[in-house]
Amino acid sequence: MTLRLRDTLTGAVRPLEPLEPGHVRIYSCGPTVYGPAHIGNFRSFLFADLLVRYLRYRGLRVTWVMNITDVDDKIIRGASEAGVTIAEMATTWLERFQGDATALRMTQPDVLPRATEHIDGMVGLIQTLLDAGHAYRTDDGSIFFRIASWPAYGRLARLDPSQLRTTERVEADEYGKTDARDFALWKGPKPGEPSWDTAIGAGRPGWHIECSAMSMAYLGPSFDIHTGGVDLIFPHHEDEIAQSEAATGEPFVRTWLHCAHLRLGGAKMAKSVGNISRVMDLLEAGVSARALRYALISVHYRQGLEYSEASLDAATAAIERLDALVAGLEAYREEREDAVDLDAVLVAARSGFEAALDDDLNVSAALAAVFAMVRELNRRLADRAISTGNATRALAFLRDLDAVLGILPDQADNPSDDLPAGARELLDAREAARAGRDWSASDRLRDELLAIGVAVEDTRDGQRWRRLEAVR
RNA sequence: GGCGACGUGGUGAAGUGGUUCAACACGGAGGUCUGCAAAACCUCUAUUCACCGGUUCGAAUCCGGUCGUCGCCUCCA
Repeated sequence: MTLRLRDTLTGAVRPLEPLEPGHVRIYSCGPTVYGPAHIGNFRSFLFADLLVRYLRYRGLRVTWVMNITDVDDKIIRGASEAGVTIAEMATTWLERFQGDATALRMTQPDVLPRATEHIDGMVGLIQTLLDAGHAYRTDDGSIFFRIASWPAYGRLARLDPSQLRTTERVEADEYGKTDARDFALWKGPKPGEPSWDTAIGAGRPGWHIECSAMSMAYLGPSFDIHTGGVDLIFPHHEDEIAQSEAATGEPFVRTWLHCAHLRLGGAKMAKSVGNISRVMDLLEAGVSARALRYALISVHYRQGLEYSEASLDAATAAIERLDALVAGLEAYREEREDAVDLDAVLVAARSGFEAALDDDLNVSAALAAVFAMVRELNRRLADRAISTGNATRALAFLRDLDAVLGILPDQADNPSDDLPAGARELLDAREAARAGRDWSASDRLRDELLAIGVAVEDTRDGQRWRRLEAVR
């Protein structure tokens, strides 16, 4: 079985067959660094992360490129208001983005190219389009793509170009075009705006062309997978296809993957709606990063996802269930023969997990396979029906699957490093109190530990602790 | 107005013609274990899949209609 993915362009679910066998090239539309990304943005980044992690888990080589849009209207306006250069503004928010990404355990893309470092590539593409008659200049030095020259325009979004509404904003914004639906490849210079002097004249790049230029620079004229949120289908990705294929004459992307929106209060999470929630704000409010990651990835990527306190609470509880098992497996000691049938449990879990993810990344079904195994392992721990070696292997197996999910607690070399200040002393005191059967002292110390976020549980292997991933 | 997605229990959510088809998680009730807890385990928590009609031996699953929700139609992940 191989991974089958649903391509937005054709609507078909097809097996992934990389252009270069064994090597998958992926481009993801990344953040525009003019402010902090919200968790809706991160849903789409984490969906790409899950894809990349799964492909690597499956033994494929992956080259993952995620662009950084560091020049656009919002950045120019924001930098101007803050009295800094666009490069300074972009760097500030890029660092914030990377901090958020790290907190949410997003895999670091192999390349994070910045638009302003690829002006040459964009100019080259635009020149080619001009030479081929797919693009034209207007009086202000701008260059537009001529949609009428590209009959396939509208296929990705299933839009009929002749039906596109021409809004007032479009007409006002794009004055000078021969057709209101044409889109900007290059914007002529304006006072107060950054401008590059290039072979096609002075000015700055349009938004869409950067993704064509940067994907080609790192992945070639044709590559395997392009991801983004559904809101990028039109016009962004439609425009990318038109300008890329018109310039190279080759098919641009083999498989388009689009992630459905994250909703809050019933509406798409968007800055313009005002219903956004930011990663760092949530983390500072005490939300567990792992629970947030779980909440964002645990629903199929093409399914709309409503974010709420309740969804976060449920995610936190699920995470703690996993944590309790990990703590249980780590602490478990039983000198006995290995249980030979444990392998069957692990094999079943792996095959269920892989079959689910192979089916267009059905993560809900994959998690069901994991939790079925969790219950079985808990049962065997409770019955003391496996050996210490079995427990060690089961834990290693869980961590193997977690290479895809990224939701298990970190593997500390010395678990005590993870304890809050003073907790070690409280744990030692409690152990001593229990040895002396001083239950009131034992209970008091347990409460004190709980208050600093450490849950203590008594087992026949002695007292065992784990950090709580509580909300607030 | 055009195009598209979706509607499954208290909640989130798998399942897209029949062999457990109603997973899994959260929540709730009862029980076991425990010095007490916690965690864990066990039992229960949708004879039913928005509604109506149709196809079929058989439908949550296919077809038609109705209602509802959400998204896209040049800021957008």
